[in-house]
Amino acid sequence: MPRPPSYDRETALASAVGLFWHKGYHGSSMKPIERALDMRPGSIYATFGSKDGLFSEALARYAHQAGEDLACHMAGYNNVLDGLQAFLVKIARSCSEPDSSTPARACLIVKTLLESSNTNTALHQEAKDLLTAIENAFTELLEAARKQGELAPDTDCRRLARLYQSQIMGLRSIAERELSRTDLEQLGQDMAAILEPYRVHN
Amino acid sequence: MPRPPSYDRETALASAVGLFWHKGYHGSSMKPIERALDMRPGSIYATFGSKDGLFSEALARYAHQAGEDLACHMAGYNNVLDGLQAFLVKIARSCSEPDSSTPARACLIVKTLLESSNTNTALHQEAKDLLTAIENAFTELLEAARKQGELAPDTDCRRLARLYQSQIMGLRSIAERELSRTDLEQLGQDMAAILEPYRVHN
DNA sequence: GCTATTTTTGAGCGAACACTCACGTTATGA
DNA sequence: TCATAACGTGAGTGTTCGCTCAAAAATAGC
Repeated sequence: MPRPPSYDRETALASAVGLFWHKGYHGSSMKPIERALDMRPGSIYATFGSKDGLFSEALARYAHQAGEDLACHMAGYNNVLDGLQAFLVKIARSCSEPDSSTPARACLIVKTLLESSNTNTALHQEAKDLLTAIENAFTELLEAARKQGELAPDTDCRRLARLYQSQIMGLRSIAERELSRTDLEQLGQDMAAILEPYRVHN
Repeated sequence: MPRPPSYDRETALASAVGLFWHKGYHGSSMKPIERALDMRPGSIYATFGSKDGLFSEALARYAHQAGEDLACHMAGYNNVLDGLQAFLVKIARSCSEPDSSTPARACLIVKTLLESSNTNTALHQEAKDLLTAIENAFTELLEAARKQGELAPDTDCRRLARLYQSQIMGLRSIAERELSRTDLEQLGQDMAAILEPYRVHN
């Protein structure tokens, strides 16, 4: 008997991700949010509770998507290290110039981590947790690589995962300097080469 | 015959750096700024023009200090690569837990770069310019290293400088995850090791 | 068509924002 | 000592912030 909602929650969240990624947390006020989601304040607050609630869900959605992108990419590689190296180069390419599906070069989680530190504890904690989950994903990938003999048996996979994660963070952050496509791709290759000394050659 | 200012411009700027570094641009409203500088709005606007003007000068001051810190550190090393490697480890230590002189782990310029992109063109440009200047400083150091035979004659020093700069950006950004002192120091060492393959051994 | 239930709407809320300015204060040169 | 000119002050400006809620609109069962 009730009236069904006219908007799609997932569609709205996807639009929110786009806006927040482009403009950041403080840079996105409710007025542009209303426009991006095509929802009036009442509906937004009934659905997401608050601006923070909306941002939190958008951030989680972004991270989930990033995880799927990684899994999708790695599915194309038998060799884990090859896949991780190619992933860096792919990132370098994708963030060399942003488009509608990639509204900013830097990672939204990192942008949030830096913007919310010492100002918004809950958001900062969420960003930290999401990055920890991503570190875990890299760690598991590297442990699989170790078991397959791509890495030395005594390799500290978590430690290497952190080194790898900080490469992505650095790459996508420095991309905000708007370097040329060539410079960024070279940097991606140089970062990929960092993994080379860890590799066990048969 | 006029009345001399009662506050010290440099002292005020140093306080502004501390606040902006800790809380970021949007996280620092005029009320806390007044408290940090111990100045009333009229004096602040007479001296710095606007919040953006104050931030801009604070950012420049921060970058200048960073340049001096680098020069001071490198003065203790005859070997450039040794110095650059030690610099990474030193950064890892210094940003493992912030204090009053280091109110945030991440770099203020990077925080500004990410926070101002697509929202504040002037600030974004300033952050970009300052990072370019720092890249230039690293490039010059590496070119000196090449001339002294620490690096191969065909080394692309600017490219290596960008790789190095992105290490610092990644290290200080990931530090906002509040990893343990040990984890951060290990990461600093792993990043330092990246320079090793570029080194020419005599 | 009518009723019950839910959703959508947008004018408008108090608070916080960056910022101004008329006025009181203070040091200096005469 | 007094006149002068710059400085310091903080109440107050208009604007924008995140957010609310009473009323209008819309669906589904009867």
